Amino acid sequence: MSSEEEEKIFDYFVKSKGLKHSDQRRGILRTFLKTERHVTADELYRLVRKRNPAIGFATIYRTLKLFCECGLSRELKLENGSVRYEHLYGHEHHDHLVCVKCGNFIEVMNPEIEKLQKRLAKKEGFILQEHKLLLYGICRKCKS
Amino acid sequence: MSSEEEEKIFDYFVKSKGLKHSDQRRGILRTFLKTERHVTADELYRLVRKRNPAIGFATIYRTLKLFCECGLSRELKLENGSVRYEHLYGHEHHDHLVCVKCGNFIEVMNPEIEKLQKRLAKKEGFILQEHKLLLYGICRKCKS
DNA sequence: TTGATATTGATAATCAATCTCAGGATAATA
DNA sequence: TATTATCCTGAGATTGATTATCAATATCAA
Repeated sequence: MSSEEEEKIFDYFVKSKGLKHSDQRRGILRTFLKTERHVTADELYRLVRKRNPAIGFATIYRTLKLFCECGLSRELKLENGSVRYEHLYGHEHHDHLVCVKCGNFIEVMNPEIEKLQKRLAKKEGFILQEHKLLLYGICRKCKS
Repeated sequence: MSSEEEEKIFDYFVKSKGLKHSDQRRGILRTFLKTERHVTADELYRLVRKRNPAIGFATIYRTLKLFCECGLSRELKLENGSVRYEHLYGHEHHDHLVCVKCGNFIEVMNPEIEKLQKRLAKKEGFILQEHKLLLYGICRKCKS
């Protein structure tokens, strides 16, 4: 349950960019780190508001953007249009299995697929920068 | 250059759903079929307007949705937030290589990757319904 | 403590996409 | 062909998520 590492990363990022700390940012970071789920901006907003009812919506967005910039988080854009923020630190690269019924995620990883993707890109003369693989289906729980 | 097949599909779909034909729908379909590119709703709107300046924006959206419902087209949501419509009829399943510089697409397909995806989903107890793979990079032209 | 600068919350603005609605078009039927 | 129930249309309003703006406030190095 140590989020020290992440806080250090954010700390360093803020300083190196000439930004400043604030209670709001600390609060948002803490709440974000405590939540293991992939949250939407709105969900995080509601969570943070429990502790700090004065928080503004824009601040959530601004701060989430900072998290993405410093590598603590990443936007996950889903087919239904919603955007969720996932934790990146301490999580190796992975893809996602998304249940179309309950909306839950499973993080998956297959080096073989990664390798084939690189080969595919190379064959077409592309310099591959990143990729996005989403597998949609019905999860174990929902199918029973 | 025969789009008869597609027009028949749309015809059948319209009838089976108890919908009606209209000049607007015919015009939009023809323009859509003529364009081999992956268009945005806005691009299609401008194209259709050349022939029918009275066309409304909502009609484009409504009709594109119909194309998707009847299997003639599919929405492609990109990382930058834009949505493009690609042709489906006569195109087998494929994934996309997207150039981050010029925005061009290449359609790619690798049965091996597909197989591994299915295996991956199965291992997690998922019934795989569909997937989405986007490979972002710099294309041959743009890197030189 | 100061002062330059970043941050904040409230609100307005933006943007693509969708909804509404009154008038027009379509097509099955008589 | 006329009738008529229903669908379709364009214009403009609306939505919902995200950003931009701005005056007041907080931060922090000196």
